[in-house]
Amino acid sequence: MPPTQPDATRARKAQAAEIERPAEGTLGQHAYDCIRSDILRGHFAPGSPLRLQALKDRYGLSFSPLREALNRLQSEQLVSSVAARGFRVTDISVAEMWDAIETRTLIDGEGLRRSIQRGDDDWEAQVLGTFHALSRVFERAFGQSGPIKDDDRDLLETRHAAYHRSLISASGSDWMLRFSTQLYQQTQRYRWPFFSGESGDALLKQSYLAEHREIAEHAVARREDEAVALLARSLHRTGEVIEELHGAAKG
Amino acid sequence: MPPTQPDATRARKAQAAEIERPAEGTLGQHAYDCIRSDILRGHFAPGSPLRLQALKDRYGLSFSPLREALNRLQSEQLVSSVAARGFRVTDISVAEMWDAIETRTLIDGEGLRRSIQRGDDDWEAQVLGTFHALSRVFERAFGQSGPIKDDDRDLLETRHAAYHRSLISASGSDWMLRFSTQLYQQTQRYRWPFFSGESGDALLKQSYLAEHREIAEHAVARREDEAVALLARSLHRTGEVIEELHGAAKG
DNA sequence: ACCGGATTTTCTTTCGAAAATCGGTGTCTT
DNA sequence: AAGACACCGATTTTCGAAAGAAAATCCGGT
Repeated sequence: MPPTQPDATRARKAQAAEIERPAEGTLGQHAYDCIRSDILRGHFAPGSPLRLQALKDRYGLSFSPLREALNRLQSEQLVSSVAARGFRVTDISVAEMWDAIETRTLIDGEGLRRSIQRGDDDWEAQVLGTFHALSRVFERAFGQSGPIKDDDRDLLETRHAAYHRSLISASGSDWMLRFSTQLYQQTQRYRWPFFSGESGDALLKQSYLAEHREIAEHAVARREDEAVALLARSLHRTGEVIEELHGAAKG
Repeated sequence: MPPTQPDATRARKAQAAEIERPAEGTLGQHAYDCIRSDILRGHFAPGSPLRLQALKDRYGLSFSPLREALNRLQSEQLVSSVAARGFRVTDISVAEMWDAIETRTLIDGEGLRRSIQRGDDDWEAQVLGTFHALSRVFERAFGQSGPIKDDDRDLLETRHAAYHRSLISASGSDWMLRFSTQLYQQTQRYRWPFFSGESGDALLKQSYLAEHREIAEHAVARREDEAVALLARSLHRTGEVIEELHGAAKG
């Protein structure tokens, strides 16, 4: 995509005032990206209120673009709002997680099936390519001991998302892609502590990567049922791991 | 739900100024409801731009609540926006319609399956009840000759939505319900001219009602496969009718 | 001490106007 | 005459402050 070479004014302002990077089209879009990212990576905890003043201070924006962003996020179930009491980060719960995971199993399963039926060379290349990229950052992130680095974690999440998207990218259905993305986003909130774990259970992480490889290989080999079944199992296992972690953290 | 006995101020204002009915929580919510309704029933044609000034005049609101509503509707794919050129009603196309219908077939199919497995007496009662209500207004609306009355059309649409929602209401999945609603909304935009037709093809409409009855009966009798297959066929047939009408209207 | 009810405080929500942007139009240069 | 550039009008986008609610606090009466 073109760089969208936007506005000289904002560039000037950024130089003059702060070195933030409002490289998007509108401030509203910028606010949307920032808040969304901060929610997904847990900077704003689930259930915590999103005070306008606090957001204004944090991002250096005015009410209007913030409100704009919050309303869009509300329709995506990342924030919820009550009458005249403002916005808060949508809560999470084990039941909600399972709902999201099972629904995603349905959508991604069908999406993968269709991709396998309709995907061309480019699709195969994309699946294998995104898996390769994922595995590389996976090794780098968990290969070394100690806590995972923030940059690695971001990249890991980005490539994990890209991989899963590629699996269903040839399905031909925009709605499925959209829903899948939304559900992925939702489960990402639960998965985050998993990725940030102390790499204690590297074994499990290893099998996680192996699963992803198998899915990719079945997919490009057009083994529909195997790929779909394996994807479903993988998603389900993720749910179980999360449930365990949550139980350990809260119980 | 409680009446949400809101604000004396707005009531005062309504008395003093105009007899509009802002009976919702916030003006933003009111704007959302109004615009959404106007889009769904075709007052704003697909693809047409939504100028803020025009909306302001039409609803007597200020920019902020309108913008709020438009942003939410954007996340629901009812309106789309370009950089700094404002909002417009999301376009429709035959391909998009089929995508929406097929995706809904997937979601509603699984939702119905689960409802049949898990639904209790209340669910059965709801399915039969909403169908009965639908059939009544159906007869009233199409029984008489001439064009359908606006009130009847609204009620028909409301009850049709309630019927379809009841089918999957016992699925236990909020995400499926949410997605189904969103897709239903989408297809409603295509279906509208169908319902407003001159009742020329009453025969087809009759079979449409019969299909719905059969689905309800199979559902409460817990005949899973039959109910799901029939629902899928019904959705598909709707698509074909719409495609035909669109071809006739535009081709 | 303790419970209603008014008041202050802290938010959100809404407004109206200012700032910025886009598309088009006319003019000037090559 | 063709292309580029700068202005103009119409719209969107953003701002800061006023207006409106909910929560918190404070006060007199029992």
